Amino acid sequence: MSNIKKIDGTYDSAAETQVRRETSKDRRNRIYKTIRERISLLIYPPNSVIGETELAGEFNVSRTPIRSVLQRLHFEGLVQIRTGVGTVVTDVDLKTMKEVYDLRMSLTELSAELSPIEITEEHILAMESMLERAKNLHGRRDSMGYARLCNDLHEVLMSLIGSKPLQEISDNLYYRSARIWLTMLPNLDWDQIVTDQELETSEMLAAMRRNDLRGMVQVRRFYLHCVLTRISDYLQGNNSLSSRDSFKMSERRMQPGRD
Amino acid sequence: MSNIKKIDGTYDSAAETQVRRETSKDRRNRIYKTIRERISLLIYPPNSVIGETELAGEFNVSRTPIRSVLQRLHFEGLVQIRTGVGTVVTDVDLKTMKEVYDLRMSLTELSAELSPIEITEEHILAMESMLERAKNLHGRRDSMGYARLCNDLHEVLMSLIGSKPLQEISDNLYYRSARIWLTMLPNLDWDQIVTDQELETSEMLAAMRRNDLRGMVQVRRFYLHCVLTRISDYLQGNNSLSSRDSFKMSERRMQPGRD
DNA sequence: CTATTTTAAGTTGTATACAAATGGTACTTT
DNA sequence: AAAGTACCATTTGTATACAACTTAAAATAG
Repeated sequence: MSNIKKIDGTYDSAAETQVRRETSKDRRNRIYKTIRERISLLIYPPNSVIGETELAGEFNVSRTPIRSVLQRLHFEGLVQIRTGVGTVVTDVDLKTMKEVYDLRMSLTELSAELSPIEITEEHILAMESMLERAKNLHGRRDSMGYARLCNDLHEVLMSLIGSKPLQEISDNLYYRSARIWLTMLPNLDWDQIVTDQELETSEMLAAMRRNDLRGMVQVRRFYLHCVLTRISDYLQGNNSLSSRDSFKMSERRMQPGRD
Repeated sequence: MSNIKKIDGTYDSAAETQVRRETSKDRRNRIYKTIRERISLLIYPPNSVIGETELAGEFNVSRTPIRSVLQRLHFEGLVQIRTGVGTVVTDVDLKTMKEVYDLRMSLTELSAELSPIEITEEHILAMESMLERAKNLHGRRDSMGYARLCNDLHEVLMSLIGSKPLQEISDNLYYRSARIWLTMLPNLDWDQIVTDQELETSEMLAAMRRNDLRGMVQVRRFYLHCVLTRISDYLQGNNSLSSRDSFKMSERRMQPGRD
């Protein structure tokens, strides 16, 4: 028997938990997060089919654990499993999208009230990294970089939610709706979006530095409102006169200046 | 080929959708609701194991669809699947329970604001039925009857939530937490609980009759608050002096009278 | 040529045999 | 006697063959 990995849970060497063989549960979770990230980054765009056999081949497992993962994604509203057709990534209609964003706005405010978490230096450091990444997004249109930034920002904000049920719900709603925003990105003004993102992050950072959790969620709420407004404006404009320069969102400047 | 059931979806006779053979999806949904109800009624109490093979035998299917259902229940936080042990019904700790109830209280208020639904005569009729059932619960201690009433009341209130995402979340949180309240029932004053239920239903009915959705959710919110208070009081009392008569909740009378 | 039916390929859903893991029990060793 | 160890029954996890379903193309009847 080898001395580096043992089956019964005891370990001889000092490398304890790191060499532990991956559990079935861990493996499924890893596959789940991988596929969910691909959906959120539009690697699997809405209405695309992703097929169990294909995934099983890629992850070197049978269809069984893949099915488990896809069913979870189905319960969370990210895919739709159609018998005889395949597993297609969901495309959210405007009505549902508005409902989700309204809900997210309310839940964001709640997260500052229900068992809040104290802001630590690590949170601030993480947010500073976000701000840096936002600044670097100017110029070349990098949708995936923007998407990754949104995901990571979401993760930081999630870590500030003390209520675990609320945390799960917020996570679910984010992945359910955020990627639809990304699909509209190519039709919008890139530099303006990046500037907004930079401003939001900056204001959020300022709120964090004065330990103002409520201020943080207010910034977030306003940001969600902006996204929702832009989507509505874009869809209306696209249907009637398809003007592209009317999304200036000048109300944006009415935010209280930071620092 | 028979003229009563055809494969391609077209039907010759007048009996159209009723004779359609149960889909795999429908069957799984039926099994899901059955098991979920059993959990909510404490037929499967917390910490009990329910075993895939046993269920497969009962529903005359293989373990595969049963596993699908159990995994859904796992994602919803109702069961915990342990390899080599079995599928055990979750037991919620006090902290999580408080978080869920706080969240439910906030979401209840939200449901009156986010795309509300108009109250119809059917809703009122359903609620009158609830009131009747609540009155009939006096006397003999019928925990399961009470539990069924709670479930049905929840279903009516769910139908008044216009936002579908909010509806799903409310449903999830209800089944996640409500059954824990039932486990504490045997230690509490039965007649008082039934009286409270009757009062709540009655006040809710009054609010419905004056088409006051906000009033409805206020009543519901207060009811959730009462349950939460009782649980806290009971647990504290049980730990310190185990007095059983201090749960009078006289603030209950401070509610605005109906009619 | 058109409309209908048949066929075929590809997909998800199910059943089942086997692998892996857990927990208890009997046994062995110190 | 106590601690450890090997074993075994039971359970969930996986792989795989097959069934059911969907879609579109091809064959066929009009």
